[in-house]
Amino acid sequence: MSQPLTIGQVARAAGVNVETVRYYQRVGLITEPPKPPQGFRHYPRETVAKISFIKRAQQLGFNLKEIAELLVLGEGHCDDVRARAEEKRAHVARQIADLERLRDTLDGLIRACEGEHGASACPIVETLSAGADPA
Amino acid sequence: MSQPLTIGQVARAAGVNVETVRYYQRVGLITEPPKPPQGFRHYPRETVAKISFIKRAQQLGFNLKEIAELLVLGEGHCDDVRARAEEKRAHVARQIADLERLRDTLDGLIRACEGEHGASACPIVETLSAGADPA
DNA sequence: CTTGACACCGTACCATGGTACAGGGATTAG
DNA sequence: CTAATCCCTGTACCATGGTACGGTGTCAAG
Repeated sequence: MSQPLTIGQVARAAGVNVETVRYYQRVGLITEPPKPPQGFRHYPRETVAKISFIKRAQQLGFNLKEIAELLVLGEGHCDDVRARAEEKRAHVARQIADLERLRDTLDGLIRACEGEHGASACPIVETLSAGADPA
Repeated sequence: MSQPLTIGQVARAAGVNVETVRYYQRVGLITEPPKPPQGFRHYPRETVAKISFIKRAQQLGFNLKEIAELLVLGEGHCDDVRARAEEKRAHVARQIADLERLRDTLDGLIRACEGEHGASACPIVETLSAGADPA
């Protein structure tokens, strides 16, 4: 039931491109099995799980470098993994705050533009051109 | 009072690198003045304003391609500029919603990890490894 | 008139996360 | 047996927003 897979089967099972699997090998996220003298490389089922892990971690906003660290940490200390998650959470919270400020700034500009400004130049362009940091 | 500037003076005035000014010329965001037979190129003061515009628009989350469009639109129709700003606002709002979901997911994982889970594997690693889309 | 600081020009390189392609070898279905 | 479909390997390329570098020209001050 746990026969090894070819790279193409791994890729299909994980829902990624073969090229992506090779890329992950290149950057050291997954190990490339040795090439047998006969035929194609044999990939263990765990490779599929590992790629799925990578994809899910990407959805959580981790980049590949961070994921590589998670993969190492995950074999050992739960505390370290949690610490990374907390760092990431803080980072995400900062991003949200930044984007909310950005959204509010855009709101202000849009409202100014909708209001009365006669034949004069667009307030958005004015604001961006003139000075006074919009953010 | 409005003598032309050299590229280095433009760069310092706009708070960017000389290389960045050249880069903006390469990608067509600003025009390169003709090279006089004698001496260095003369940059009008407007170039500084344009680079400042670019930098401020970047802070609003526009990329250089979008900024190039804004620069063209800004010379004409206010409605078009406002439409871009509204698109951008919607995009930012989507980003915020995504990040909030991400933050909540991370919260859940961190809390699970802080709770009781004996000597068993880390819930974060488990969740990422096992399946069930965390998001 | 020499020296240091800038300008100019082309090109290459950085990170990020892959994608694409060329030119083979292996395998499997008909 | 042959053809289609994989695999393998290396290399180049994509977007994004610049940065770095080497060699040469120009200018201003001492």
